[in-house]
Amino acid sequence: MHRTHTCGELRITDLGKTVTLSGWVQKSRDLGGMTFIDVRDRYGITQLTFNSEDDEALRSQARELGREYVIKVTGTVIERSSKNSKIPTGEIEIKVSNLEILNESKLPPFTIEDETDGGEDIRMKYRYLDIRRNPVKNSLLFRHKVAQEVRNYLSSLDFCEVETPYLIKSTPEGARDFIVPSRMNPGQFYALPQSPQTFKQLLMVGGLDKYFQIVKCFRDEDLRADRQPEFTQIDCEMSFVEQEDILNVFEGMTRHLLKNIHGIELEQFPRMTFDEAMRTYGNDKPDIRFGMKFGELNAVAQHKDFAIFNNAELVVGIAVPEAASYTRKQIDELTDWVKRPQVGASGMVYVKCEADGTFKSSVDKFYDQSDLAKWAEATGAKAGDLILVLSGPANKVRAQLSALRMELGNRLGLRKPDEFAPLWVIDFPLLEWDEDTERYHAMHHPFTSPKVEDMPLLDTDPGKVRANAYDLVLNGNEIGGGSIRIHDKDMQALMFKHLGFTPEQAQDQFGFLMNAFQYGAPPHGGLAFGLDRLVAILGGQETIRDFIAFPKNNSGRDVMIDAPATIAKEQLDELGLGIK
RNA sequence: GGUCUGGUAGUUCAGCUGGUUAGAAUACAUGCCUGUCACGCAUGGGGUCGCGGGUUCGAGUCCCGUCCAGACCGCCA
Repeated sequence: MHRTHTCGELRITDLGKTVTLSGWVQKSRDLGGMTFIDVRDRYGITQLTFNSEDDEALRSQARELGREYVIKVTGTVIERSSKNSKIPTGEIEIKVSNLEILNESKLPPFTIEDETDGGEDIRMKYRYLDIRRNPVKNSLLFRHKVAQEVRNYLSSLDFCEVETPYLIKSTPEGARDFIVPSRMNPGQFYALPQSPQTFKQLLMVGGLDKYFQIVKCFRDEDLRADRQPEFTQIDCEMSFVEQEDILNVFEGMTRHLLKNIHGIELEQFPRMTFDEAMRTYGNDKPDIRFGMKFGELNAVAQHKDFAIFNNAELVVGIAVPEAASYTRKQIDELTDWVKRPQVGASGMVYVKCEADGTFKSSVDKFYDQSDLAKWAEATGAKAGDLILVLSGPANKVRAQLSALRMELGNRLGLRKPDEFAPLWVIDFPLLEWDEDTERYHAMHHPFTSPKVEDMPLLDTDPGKVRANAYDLVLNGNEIGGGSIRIHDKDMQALMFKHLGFTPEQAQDQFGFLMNAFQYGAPPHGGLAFGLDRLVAILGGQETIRDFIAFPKNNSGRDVMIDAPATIAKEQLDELGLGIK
């Protein structure tokens, strides 16, 4: 038997017991006459003692142990003469009578401690050692708990988890596909799913009524701190539902998670239309943990002598709380920040709202005190605040000011990781104009239903058509999104036509779906959560990598197994492939 | 595809306007130490300064190229 107990469970109530523990050597403290060894497993750390007065041979054996050796010890649980209140097992220790080395270990390339000395790169290369550290181990346990609570909640509502295929067909819509060559069908390729979208719709046609799946999805696009080429979705679909039903079920799920994981009872989630989100936050996933709402200033700032504003499509500002005392240097730094190519503003106007009610601005030459008072009113600025104003083409300015708002939110500590502010963003546009291809493409996906009342606009002003589509936003992150789908064959054909598909292309790529719709497809809709991101946010972290056991790096590489890699010529030949 | 930042001991980093033998912390090894738990003290080993080229009497330091890593923009239905 390798162990009678784990390294985390023995307490003062276990005194006198003879126990066997197995685990890794965390640290050894050699005091001359006696040696302490901390032995660690997933569950905790227990201190072992070896005393030269009791057994010199055993104690010398203990002195030989190196970090991360795997050992098995048998001994008696005794009370410590000096206790350690920092760990749960701190009142006891094991007086060892037998020590066995189960496996030696090379010296690890970084320290296996909560505050490791290792950087990101080396930890990823030796991820199996990194996982021994509490922060990573606990993140994986936390992820399991979230996934388990998701399954509990959805199962209790009669959702059925169904696995859908990973080897499917490539489609040109959306992200780039990962491609898998078929040996048995030379010259033909599978694609890995970007999402199980069409399959879950076919499950609805199949009458399954309520489906979910915690499932890997694949997108061959560039990475970010919160984006991996393979990622996990909580994918859900329901039949005979309207948008309201879906919002309720998944608001319930999010509330269930917050309650069972953090003990937080959330209020009913606020809702905001896409248009309102763009106008007041410049962003379709606003972080509403803090204010600094946009104040549009066209009416009060134009038609004066300031040509830059007069010529701008949009003049818009935010009030930075208690920032009127910023020095010229600090404001210049912010100006430089928004002028960086990544943000792209051409300049920034500021107004200091002084404590005495007067205003001091960078455009005093063009605007008097009563003008600036109107700006303060529009941005909600109070005495002591600093108004920052950008101008230019509406879409660009909103994105720029949104970036500035988020940056200031971070700098001012307004984005508290233990505070959770969910928000439904609804009424997304159905279509989005794509400059490159010079056609409309689906903002969500081509199976999203338009709002009935907007249908007449499809021919006259397609960009104005709203969809039955919604996102769930948490703390400025899109954690879920979905829609009521099209379930009518003719409507689906019409949608493909508007997206620039010929009937033949539509039939070739999505014929299976439209065929299915001919056999009594129920009205249906659903949504998908990004599990990695959801877990990271619930865990109060920015990066999703610590919540993924074996993540890829910035360039899509797994540095541990060194993938991707070249393959043998024989493999290429067998697949009928050549490398250019 | 682009912008920015970085690459120096096992690891994390410092190294100024170019100038003696490239440092610190930590880890590791050895010795001492009987109540430590970030143990302590002493001693010691450890470097292709990412790689290639250039400027220079002289390059970790400056220039060019390249590779790698990270953040971001584009992209991500």
